[in-house]
Amino acid sequence: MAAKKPFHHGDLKRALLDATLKLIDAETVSGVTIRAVAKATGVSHAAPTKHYSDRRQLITAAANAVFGEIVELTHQRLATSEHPARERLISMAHVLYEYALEHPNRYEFIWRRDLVDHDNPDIMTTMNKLYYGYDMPVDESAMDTGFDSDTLAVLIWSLVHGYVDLRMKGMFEERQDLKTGQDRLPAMIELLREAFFRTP
Amino acid sequence: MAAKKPFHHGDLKRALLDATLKLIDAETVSGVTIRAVAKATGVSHAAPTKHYSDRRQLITAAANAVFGEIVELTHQRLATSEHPARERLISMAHVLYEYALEHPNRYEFIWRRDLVDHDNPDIMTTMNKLYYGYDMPVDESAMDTGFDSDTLAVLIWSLVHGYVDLRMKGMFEERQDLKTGQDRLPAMIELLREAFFRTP
DNA sequence: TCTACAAGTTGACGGTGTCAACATTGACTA
DNA sequence: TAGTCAATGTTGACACCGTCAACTTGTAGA
Repeated sequence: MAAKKPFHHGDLKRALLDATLKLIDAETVSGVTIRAVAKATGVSHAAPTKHYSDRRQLITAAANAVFGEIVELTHQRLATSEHPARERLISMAHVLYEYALEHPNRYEFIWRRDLVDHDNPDIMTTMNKLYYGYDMPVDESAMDTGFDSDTLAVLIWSLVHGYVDLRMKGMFEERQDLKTGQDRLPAMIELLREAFFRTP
Repeated sequence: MAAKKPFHHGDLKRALLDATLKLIDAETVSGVTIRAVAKATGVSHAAPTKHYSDRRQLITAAANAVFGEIVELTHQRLATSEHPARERLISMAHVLYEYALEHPNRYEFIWRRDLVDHDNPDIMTTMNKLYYGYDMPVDESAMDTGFDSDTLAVLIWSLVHGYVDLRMKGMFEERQDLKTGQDRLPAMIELLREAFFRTP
């Protein structure tokens, strides 16, 4: 049984998702065509429509998987003792940064509004898990300056995302004077830490 | 002469560019198809290829126009005396932020690596004009903390871009606790100003 | 065992970017 | 002034794409 080519695949939905992520890694999200995914999975060109109504739904599922990975990494990092809970924001910044550098194509496409439905229920629950690590990130007592902690959270999130985004787009490589210190995020985070957090 | 439909358009290249920008404003960059631009300009479906070899080249030209607008606005703002030169970074942050809010579709597509060739010579010279306003932005004497001024420049640029990008993607609207203070950038910039710049 | 439904296949449709072949025009040259 | 030729525009074709309808195959449950 299940010899060579069973008519039914078994777990085609999952296989399509894997093929999608593989395509994204290999040639960015623009390489993700329904027909290419179908061919990579060894299935007819319209088969994916039985599991994902849309190209957008397929890519949204892939984005959900990526966000899930990031949530997982975040929880792992927050569990270690070397990263005190009162500096959760700092920890999350590093996780995001390292993930983006390691999987640039993935980090890029998950923010694409036209390809990813961020209102999708699955996406929203995954995002909530991520936000949950953000929800009590800055213990008020850990702040020197008395600035609004929500503002500080948005600041750090924006900073990390912005730096990663611009860096992946090569915006900092073209300038002579910025060419040297390639990896600027740690310095920036340290700068913020000294400005807004007590030294332990 | 030049009665109704002269065979030659006159300045088709410019007309195509205008139509492209209009389409971007109206329905995001995904609405920019070569054939749609051609139709909007009243010309045959393949005419644009005589002026822009590629869809990418066409959209790159549009991006160059947008960057040019931003450069212009930046120079205007820096020329006014109410924004002291030693706070150039702050001024640029506001320009970028206001432009992004006013023309969200434009701000979004100019960063799309797959659609815009950032290595294009025109783009690079335009970007250099923008960077030039960045080149001596932070007078060392204006800094309190003695942090590396390049790092500070990258920090502010990243912060603004990241905040605008995430905000346009609706990432801050979904959280109950962040819903109130919609316009957070001024507060963040003020926060940085107080942390890193002398009060005048 | 029969039957209904889920899971794949096939073929078709309109829309897309791009190319080659052709038509028109205007500017330069003789 | 006549002639030519490159730039500019048109037409038609091709492969690829997403999507849908109609069909086939397998399977689970009454």
